[in-house]
Amino acid sequence: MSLEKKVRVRFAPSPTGGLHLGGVRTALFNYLFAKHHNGDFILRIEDTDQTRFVAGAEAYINECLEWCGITPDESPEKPGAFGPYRQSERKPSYRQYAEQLVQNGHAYYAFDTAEELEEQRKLQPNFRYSHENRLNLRNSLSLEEAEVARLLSEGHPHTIRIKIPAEGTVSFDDMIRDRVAFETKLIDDKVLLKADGMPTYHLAVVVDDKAMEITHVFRGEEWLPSAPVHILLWQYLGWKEQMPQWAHLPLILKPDGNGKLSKRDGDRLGFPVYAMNWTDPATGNTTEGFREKGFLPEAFVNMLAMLGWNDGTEEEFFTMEQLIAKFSFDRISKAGAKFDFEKAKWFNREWIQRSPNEELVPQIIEVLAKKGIDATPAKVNTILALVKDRMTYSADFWEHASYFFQAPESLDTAAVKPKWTPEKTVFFEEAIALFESQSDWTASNLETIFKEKIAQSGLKMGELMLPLRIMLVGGKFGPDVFVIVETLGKDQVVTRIKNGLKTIQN
RNA sequence: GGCCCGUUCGUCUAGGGGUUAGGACGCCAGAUUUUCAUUCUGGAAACAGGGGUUCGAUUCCCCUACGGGCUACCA
Repeated sequence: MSLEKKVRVRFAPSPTGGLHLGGVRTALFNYLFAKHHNGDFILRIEDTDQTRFVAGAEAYINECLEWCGITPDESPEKPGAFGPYRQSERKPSYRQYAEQLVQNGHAYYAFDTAEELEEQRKLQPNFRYSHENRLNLRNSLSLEEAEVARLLSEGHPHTIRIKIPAEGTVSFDDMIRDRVAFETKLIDDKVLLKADGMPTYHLAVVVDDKAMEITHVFRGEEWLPSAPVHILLWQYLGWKEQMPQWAHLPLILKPDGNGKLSKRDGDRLGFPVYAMNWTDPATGNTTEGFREKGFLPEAFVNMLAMLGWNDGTEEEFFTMEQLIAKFSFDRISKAGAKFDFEKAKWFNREWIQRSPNEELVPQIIEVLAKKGIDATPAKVNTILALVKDRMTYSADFWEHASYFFQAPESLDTAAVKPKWTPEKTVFFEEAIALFESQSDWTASNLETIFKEKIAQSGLKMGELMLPLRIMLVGGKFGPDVFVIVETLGKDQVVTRIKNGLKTIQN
């Protein structure tokens, strides 16, 4: 595809809390599109409303994107020609454009208070601040010119609203859903500038996208109904030629029931919704993130990309580089996707299996450190090779391999105790001596000599292999028992059999 | 309520006027593994409904139903 000008896209999250799946996916699609076209991806912070701004959320967003490998070309930390990237820092310019619209007759001052509008909504079931009502309300269209001037000079609180035409249609070509049309008579006169002087999203996004020379806007489908307002604004401001192309992404839905996926669904269903742990400074509550759950960033990004996009083949595994190379917005599906945590887990499992051990070892060492265990990379590498195929998360390592680092705290004796006999005690006492005498401590030799001993004893193999396993690992699980014997080493094996014998005979 | 968007196995999806409607997750069964997993093989499982158009519709059009979003001085 050829584009006449350089692609420049932005991700504009509002720093009001954790970054959830939908947000990361929007960022990802913006990023993939930009990089596919060798364009710029910028991060614009949507701190419009001071009352909703949450401390630390901006740094959190940056960290999430960094973890995912979605790196902005320019950011608040490295402002370029198009900065600043925080909406709050651009505040002075918004009023000017709003006033300009009033001058041109595309907007007007509105003096109605929130209470008055509330009253109207009670009176009229389908109240809309639009062409059918605006002459009955208190604004610069309905009031005498002198009265408007007085209210303004006396500093009465007022908003600036866009004047949507009573007739006509606004239509545009969405990159994902083709032609979309709206009748202007059904659109509200949206507030552009609030009484506190701050712009609403509608004004801010248009002014900033123009200033930042944004060429393509990828955002969630929830923005589709306000697209006509934005398009009108681009027109009224005289920037029609520079208007970006629009793409409204399908939403990520709750796995059960109905509606958009929300943080509460994660709590309720027991899976993360945020990219990383998010601690709400107001309540102190922490919500677990995909990163802390043990997801690999590659798996997280891969999973997100496949939720609503595919490359047209049956391949499901993609690195970021491959996604960039293959990304195309016309392969984005139109319908919302229910989030399936089982599939997300499977992606992570597969990514763990496909990742070379060296890349996993540092993470595993961290996991062990939290358990107070100091392990060498070489040892972790050896053990990882044994348990890797049963891991879904990097944090799973402890669950599957703790017995390599410390003797099991308890033994599942129920499986062997009922059928225990004095002959078995004798057998294991002799086995201890046998193990102690071995100089060739390899799984294959150990297996040979142990099985020979079983044959000599006249006991059944199945009745001795399971007890050995349980004495070593604590239960009926784990890789090949002789590989465990070899890895554990002679001292540990002898000690554990001795202790096991005691426990079983109690 | 109004407006907008959407609808292929339970879920994510491929496909697209004539196909045994394909794959993946999950589920079930069998094989392998003297443990548990893994792995392998197999299986059940879908075109929302009704009208058109057409020789032929899951595919194109219309209607209905259902789902979702928006309808704030929130984004």
